[in-house]
Amino acid sequence: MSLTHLQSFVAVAEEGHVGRAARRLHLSQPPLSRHILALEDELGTRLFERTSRGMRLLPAGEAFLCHARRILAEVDAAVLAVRGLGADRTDH
Amino acid sequence: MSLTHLQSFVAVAEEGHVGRAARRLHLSQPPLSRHILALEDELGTRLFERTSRGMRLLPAGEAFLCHARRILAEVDAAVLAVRGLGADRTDH
DNA sequence: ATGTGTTACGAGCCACGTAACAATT
DNA sequence: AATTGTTACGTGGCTCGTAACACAT
Repeated sequence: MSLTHLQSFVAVAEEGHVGRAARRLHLSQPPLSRHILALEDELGTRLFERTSRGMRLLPAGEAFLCHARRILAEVDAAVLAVRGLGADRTDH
Repeated sequence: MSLTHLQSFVAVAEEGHVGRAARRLHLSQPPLSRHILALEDELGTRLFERTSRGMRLLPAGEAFLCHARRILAEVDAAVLAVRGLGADRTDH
């Protein structure tokens, strides 16, 4: 699992559509589709139902979505927390 | 930034030593050292003080460590949350 | 000289994009 | 036929490990 996979998952979950999510991520469809497949494979669970119109979240996907968002938000928070402590003071 | 980099950072922070952390991660020193350097480069901040005995966390590193641990814990939680919802029930 | 982290460099893997495919409407 | 997601396949880049390095003790 990678942060990229999580970002891909959230984008597809929100768009309900691999094509649109790919445009939003500045990526082509195949890699994005592979991200989702890899994630599902790694988790051992399908996250989306494939319809002829796009992708709809399954219950496992909805559960995972909350966690994925929290993780990505925490990453942003981590970056922000460190910016501003740039000086290499040893702080004793 | 990648989850691998975060795992590497936590290991080095806990061991205070790239060599020991590398053994713990079943990795050789150079890639691990590069993970830390890449992280510092991406964050624009030094996270460790290099001593002749090893690596000691700087204030920015200590701040980042909390976040890194939380992120990794959340990843584990996300995986556990999905395991057990394996059946593709549509749940309405 | 021993032990630390880092840089050079070559090889293998990974992930992208284009193109072709499968399937539904 | 048009629109969806997926698979094939080749190329570029990334990342590993070995070896060589720089520095301190």
